[in-house]
Amino acid sequence: MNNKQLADTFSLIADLMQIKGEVIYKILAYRKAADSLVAYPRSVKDLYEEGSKLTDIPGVGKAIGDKIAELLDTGKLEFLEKLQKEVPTSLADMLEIPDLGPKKVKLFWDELNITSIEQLKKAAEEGKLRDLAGMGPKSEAKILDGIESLSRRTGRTPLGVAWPAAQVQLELIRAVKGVKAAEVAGSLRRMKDTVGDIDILVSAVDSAPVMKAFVEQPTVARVLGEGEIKSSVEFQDGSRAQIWVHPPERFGTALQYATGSKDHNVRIRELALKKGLSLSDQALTKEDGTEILASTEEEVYKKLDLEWVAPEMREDRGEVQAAKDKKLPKLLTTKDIRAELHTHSTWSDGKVSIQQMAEEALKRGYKTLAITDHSVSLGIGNGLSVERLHEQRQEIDKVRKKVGDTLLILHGTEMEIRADGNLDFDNETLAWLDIVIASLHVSIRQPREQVTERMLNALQNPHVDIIAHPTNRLIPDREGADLDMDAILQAAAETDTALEINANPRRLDLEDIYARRAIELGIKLVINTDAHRLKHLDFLHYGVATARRAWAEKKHVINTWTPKQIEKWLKGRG
DNA sequence: GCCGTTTTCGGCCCGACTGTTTTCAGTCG
Repeated sequence: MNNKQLADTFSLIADLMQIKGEVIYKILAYRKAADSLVAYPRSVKDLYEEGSKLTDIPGVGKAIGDKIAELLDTGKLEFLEKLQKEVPTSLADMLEIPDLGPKKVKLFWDELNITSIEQLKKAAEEGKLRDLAGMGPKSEAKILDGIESLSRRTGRTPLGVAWPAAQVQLELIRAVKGVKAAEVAGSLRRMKDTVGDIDILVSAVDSAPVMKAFVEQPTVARVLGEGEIKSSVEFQDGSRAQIWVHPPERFGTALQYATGSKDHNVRIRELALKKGLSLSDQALTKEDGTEILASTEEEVYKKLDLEWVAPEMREDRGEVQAAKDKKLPKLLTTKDIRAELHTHSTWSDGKVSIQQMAEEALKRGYKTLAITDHSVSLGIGNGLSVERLHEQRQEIDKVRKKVGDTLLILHGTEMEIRADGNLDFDNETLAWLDIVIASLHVSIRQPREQVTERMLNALQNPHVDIIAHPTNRLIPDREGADLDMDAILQAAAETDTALEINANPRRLDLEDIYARRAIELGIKLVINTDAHRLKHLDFLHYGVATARRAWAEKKHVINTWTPKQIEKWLKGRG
């Protein structure tokens, strides 16, 4: 069992216990443990087999630790099996329906013996739900609506979809008369790779015109709620957004609150309480009831003697302690990036010429550009043979002459790691190239050991400088390869091979948690857009955000180097 | 069930909104 499967097991336990009506804090503990396992950068199975203490994992104590051990030893969990006998597992699926929680699920189960979404739908259509206690015609209709929206929804929205959509919302809201400020909040502001919905915080004295503009947009399919302070909508594409309006003098506390994460806010509030302050979205309130208002987030953190924490770091991964000690890292910014080391041209599957890419790189202020077209075995990407690589060198030399010394153009490759583990080019060719990126595109569903072995083989080659998008995942449709990340990271550290954070928002691979661990292990990171078109260079900020979520500073990222530094590193590597 | 820079016991966030009510329960974030 991997971390995700363990986490899913504990999520299921939490769901079933909640329907059963267990005390809420037990349920919260299981949910917390599940979240923690997903975010844990090491394989818990390996940890256990090494004999390390499972209770070192945040949110895992004796009881849950024992359950993890049982799952890893036997693949089963007696506790869960007993629970499933009491509460049918299919009830947990019903919790997915919006506006339907454990109490209602239990009610339908107790009163009408409903145990599946299909049965629930049938009962609602037949008007059997409306007469139950606390139910009525509207609630019944809402449930049918919810079941329908479940089929429309595709789960979490990829960052690359949500972020541009949010910019449209911000533009609309900021144009409303009386609006002092509007910002995204929630997981989108924290730049998580997927987001549940778009959260927007607005600073305005009068909320009515804002709410009106928000719910009356032509792209809104349904208004899910509309109030004075908060409204939420579902768009035609099934995605959702919600908006809060607060007076300017309370905007700081409100934005801090709405940005989360939940766990980060819990830590912050604990700290506030120790100082005799209760923190809410409204204010910091003293014990005597007087309010301290904050119009900016910086004031909120300052009042608590904390450094302001960048939203990308607010995941309760040690940032609150660091903010207390005034030891937060000085995070990387897009302005620090001066090199793009992974681009494609018309020589393979790119849409622009080398010349065009070079001109665009210069325009964007880059000092170094690597042209790294696909290699021969990636047929679908029109990969280059050794012969075509040599022809390409001639064109690169021409472009070099045209652009002069202002831009260092590196001739490289994005070389395929073949299904059998071999590399596409011989060492002689690799040594001749300026820069070598190796990546997996094919046969990524191989068993963990096999696919890991292929990657390790690439890492061991002294000519391979960078591993691109290590797992080859695509958000939201494709899971990445089942790599043994502990082994990969260790090999990258030993061979001084850089690991790429691919900035394409469908990739964001290396993931933040592994990037953080890579930094701790002294591995160099490189952030590349993998541009196939000029516009793809705009992806950079997504990659930088992912690096910031990994606490990356300028010094950890190769793209911040001067051409001289980059050349020196490459030359030292064979 | 987990956690601890005052705690190994006693906390663990809480308010907005909806739909049901006749002052509140359920859900959500």
